[in-house]
Amino acid sequence: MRLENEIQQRKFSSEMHKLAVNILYTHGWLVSLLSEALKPHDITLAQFNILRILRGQYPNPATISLLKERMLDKMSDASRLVERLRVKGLVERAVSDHDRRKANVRITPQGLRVLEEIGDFDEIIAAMEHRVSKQDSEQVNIILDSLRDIGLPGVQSVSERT
Amino acid sequence: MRLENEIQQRKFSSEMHKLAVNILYTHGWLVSLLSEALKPHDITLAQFNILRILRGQYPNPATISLLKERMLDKMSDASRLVERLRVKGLVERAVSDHDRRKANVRITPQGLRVLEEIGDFDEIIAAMEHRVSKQDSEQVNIILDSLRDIGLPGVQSVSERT
DNA sequence: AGGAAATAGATGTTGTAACACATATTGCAA
DNA sequence: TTGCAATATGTGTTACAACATCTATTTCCT
Repeated sequence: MRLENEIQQRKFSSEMHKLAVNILYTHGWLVSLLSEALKPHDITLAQFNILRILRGQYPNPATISLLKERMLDKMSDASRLVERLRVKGLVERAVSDHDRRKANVRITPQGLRVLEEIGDFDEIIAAMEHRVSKQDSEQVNIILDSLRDIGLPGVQSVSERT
Repeated sequence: MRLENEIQQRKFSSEMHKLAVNILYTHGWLVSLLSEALKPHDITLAQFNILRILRGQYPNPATISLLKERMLDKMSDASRLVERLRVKGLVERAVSDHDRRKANVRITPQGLRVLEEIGDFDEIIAAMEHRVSKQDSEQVNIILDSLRDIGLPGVQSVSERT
C-alpha cells in the first residue's frame, strides 16, 4: 500500500522526503517480520546478528571489538548482548591468553543449532521475492548505497571523499 | 560505498537478502543523521515524531490513541513519550470533558517554536538530493511500497488482499 | 625500568520498543 | 438499573541503543 495511506495524513514536500520516511517505515515493518520469526527461538534480532557474526568466525573466536565493528546497529552494547547469549548457552567466553584485556567469544554447538533452525529467514526472503524482482532489488541496492555516500560522520574518512 | 564493504565480510545469497540488510543498515545511518540534527534541540526522534503529529492537529488536540496510530514505529509507549514532552513544556495534556478516559494532548507555542527551529531537516534532505535523483527516489518509493504488500500481520486486513 | 597514553572491556544512565497487565471509564444489554 | 464487555490509558518489565565513565592491561616513549 502507498505510504501516504499507511501512515495516514501527509503529503510529502518532495520525493526525497518521502523516501526518508519510507526507509524509516519499511525498516519498522521488516523488523516486525524478522522479530516475529525469531520469537519461537527466544532470541532477539540483535542477538541473532551476534550469532551470525560468530558463525562467520567459527571455529575461531571473536573479540568484543570485532563484534562491535560488524554489528549493523553501530557500536552498541556488545558486552551485555554477549552476556545474555552466554546465559542462554549459545556462546562461550574466555579471557585471551595473549592479551588479558581481550575476551574470546565463540558460538557453541547449541548456538549453531539455533541458527540452523532459523535458516536465515529463507521464507521471509522468498515472500519478498514474490513482490519485487531481482532487477528492482538490485536497483534499490545501488540507490541506497549512493544515498549513504553523502557522508556519515564517524563512518566516512576524509580520504574517501576525494 | 557498497554495503558489502561497509559491513565487511559477507556475500549475500540473493539481491533480496542484500536488500533486507541494506534497509536495516540504511535505516541506522539515517537515524544517526537525524538524531544528530535533533541533539542541539534536546529532543529525540520519537519525540520529534510526536510533535510533528501534534502540529498537524493544531490547534485541535490529539488523543494518545491517535498518536499511537500515526507513529512510524508502530504502537509504542505514547503515554510516556508525551509525559517527557510535557515535562519539557513542549506539549500540554488535559482530561477530555466528554470522555474522561481520554487525554487531550496539544502542542504548546514553545513546542511549535522547536519544530520551526528544526525546519523539517531541510538541509539533510537537500544533501541527500545531491546524491539521488528525484526519479530514483520515486522508483525506490514505489518498490518499497510493493515490498511491504507481502503482508504484515496486524496492519493488513484480509479484505485488502482481494 | 617507570610512567603516560592507548586499548579492551565492563558498568551506569537515559530514552525507547515491545509486551503484559492493571485501572478507570463508558456503553450496551438483559 | 445493574453488570459486563469494550475502550483509553497508565504502569511494570525486559532488552536495547547511545552515550559517558571507569578499570584493567598493554604499549610506547624516554
